Amino acid sequence: MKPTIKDIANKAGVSIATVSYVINKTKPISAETKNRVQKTIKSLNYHPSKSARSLVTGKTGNIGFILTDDHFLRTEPFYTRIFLGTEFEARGEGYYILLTSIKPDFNEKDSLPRFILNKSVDGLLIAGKIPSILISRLSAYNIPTVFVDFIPPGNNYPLVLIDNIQGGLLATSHLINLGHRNIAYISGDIDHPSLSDRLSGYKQALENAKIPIRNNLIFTNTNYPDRQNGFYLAKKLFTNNKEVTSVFAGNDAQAIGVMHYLKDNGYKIPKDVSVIGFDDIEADLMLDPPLTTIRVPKVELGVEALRLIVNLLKNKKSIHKKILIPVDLIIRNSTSAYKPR
Amino acid sequence: MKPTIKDIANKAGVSIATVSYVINKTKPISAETKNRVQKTIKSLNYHPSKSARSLVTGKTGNIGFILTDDHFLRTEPFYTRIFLGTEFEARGEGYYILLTSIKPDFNEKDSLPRFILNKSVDGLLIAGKIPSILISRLSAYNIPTVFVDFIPPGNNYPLVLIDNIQGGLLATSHLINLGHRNIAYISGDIDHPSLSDRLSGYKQALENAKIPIRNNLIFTNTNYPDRQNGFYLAKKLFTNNKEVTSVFAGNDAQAIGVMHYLKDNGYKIPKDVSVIGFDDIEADLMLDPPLTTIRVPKVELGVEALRLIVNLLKNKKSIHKKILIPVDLIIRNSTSAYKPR
DNA sequence: AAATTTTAGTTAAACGTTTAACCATATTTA
DNA sequence: TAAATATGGTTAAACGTTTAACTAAAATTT
Repeated sequence: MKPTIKDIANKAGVSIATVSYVINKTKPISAETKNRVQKTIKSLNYHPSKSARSLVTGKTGNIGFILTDDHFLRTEPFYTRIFLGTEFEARGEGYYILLTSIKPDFNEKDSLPRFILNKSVDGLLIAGKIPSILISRLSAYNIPTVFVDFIPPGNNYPLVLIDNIQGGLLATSHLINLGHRNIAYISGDIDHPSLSDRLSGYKQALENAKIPIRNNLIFTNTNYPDRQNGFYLAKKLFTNNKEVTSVFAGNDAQAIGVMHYLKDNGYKIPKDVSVIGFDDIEADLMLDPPLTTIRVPKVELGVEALRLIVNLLKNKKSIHKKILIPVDLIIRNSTSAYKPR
Repeated sequence: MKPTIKDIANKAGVSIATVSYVINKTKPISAETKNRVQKTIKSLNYHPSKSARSLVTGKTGNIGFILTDDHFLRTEPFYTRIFLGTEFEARGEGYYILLTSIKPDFNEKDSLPRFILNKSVDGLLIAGKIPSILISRLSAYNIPTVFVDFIPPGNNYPLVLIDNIQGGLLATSHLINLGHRNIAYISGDIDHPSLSDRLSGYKQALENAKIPIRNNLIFTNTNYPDRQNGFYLAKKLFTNNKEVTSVFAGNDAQAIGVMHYLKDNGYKIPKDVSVIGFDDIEADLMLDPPLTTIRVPKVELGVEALRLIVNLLKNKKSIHKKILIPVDLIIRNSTSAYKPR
């Protein structure tokens, strides 16, 4: 039978309280007995019962992870990686992650994730854009919550975000350093904070380098930021601006679209036009040429989110913290030094 | 404060035992009191404490889900979908899924998933190919286990599998029905039961149609079954066999490689050569022409797996069951009727 | 040396359920 | 009509922890 704390206490010749204190380091115990107890625990392969523990402490030891179906099922395993980061970190902290997905069109009538209703989680991680109706319905439950890669309306929650501005800066500066001056920014979904922040980084880099910002080199719309939109925006860009020598696309998918357009129209990459993306998706390495981009450390995003929520749970204080995860420039072959044509 | 069973009992004017019996339907209670209790539960928004329940029943209400990192992070969300199926079904059954991934090279020294060590799961779902060392180490714990999309060595576990033979049969018959006679099968990783089963289906279809099986139309190796290998095998196939009019590839990735080869070499698809794949991955629809393939109902795989494990847990009997999930033929534009060249 | 504090431990209650054993009362059977 | 059996409920123990309150012995302070 599974050993209980009682078995340990008996075998070690102490009370069960002492065993508990040893396990939880919650009271000073003499080195001698501590050792004896620990040996006994090892020898019987004892693991405390989680349910007994939760029952008395009122803590479940679980953290809920919510994201929308479509985010979870995306071809590019972005949120999957974030989840992996949280799961990994949770192992060390002794928490379990309860993952559930909701419909992207979650509404009034849909029932909340059952771990909310059951009170089976101590805290909540919410990844990616989710319907605000969910957020408002959730708020009634007063569960400590951390948002990952999404700024909820009202913005009074702790957050873990990608440093998109820094990324935009990094990407654009890379092109500037290569000697480019006619640098375009293209992106759809420009209402999304991530994409508009990247644009801010772009502008900042130009300012830093004292290169005038030219609005005719900035092509944005609110379309879904995929390859197709990249292609579409590249077309608009290049039919009006022959002089452009480099393009910073709001994300890799659109960068691929841009490359597609350029190839179709006889431009050589990077000889004629340099292209840089953002995200570092898996497809990048398959491209010809491989795409220079900004790497987003997804696993780390998850790790940080878990640390933050655990911190929140331990210190009870509703730290109103905002963690920005730095990104890296990954130089591959789609960018090269400017050469006059 | 969170209401307890006691609050319900008090408010409804019965004992806590009665409340418990009503909730669990484990003893006959008069319609009248039953109603009163249920009303009270609703009105106080009462949910039984999971930990208290586990403590006394010895059941955790959790099911572990194990897969390797690389499977979880695959670009094609195959296992992610399976997981979603289990999670979805688990909601209905009142179980929680604890997902954890292990390294593909899991070995003696790696520690087992902590939900095993902690005994925090009642049952186990294992998806995809995993190291046999894990299986043997797991067996010591005697946890009811169901394997999904993988036949463990020894094969004495309940399984939920894709009906690959039927799929192979379906794919090949489709080509036969279109009038093709020179039908090739190509695939890497031929040691993998899924891929070899598909080959069996292929052969069976030919036999059924009384078309001789010709080994020079079957090109297999043990390479990783990706696009590149599809391209490679197509090259070998077509340099030796000009008369081939249709190709059944062991999976969609390789089918894409085949299409790539054909296009590069001036074959028109499907006019000159019909191509059919297997899996129905997301990329298929993006192709030109869209790929005819065999759809694998991934979510359903997960649903069935969960049902099976729950059954196992309820009936205690180690049902040695093997569930085959049927697949569907999805006809798109990469296959067409045979026309003599 | 007496009084106080510290240290290292024990005792026992509490957490919120399930469930075996029990007990009335009403119903059926002999 | 008395005895046996259903019916619908109650009581209380048990599950395995944590932790407040307590105690005895040792160390420190006065």
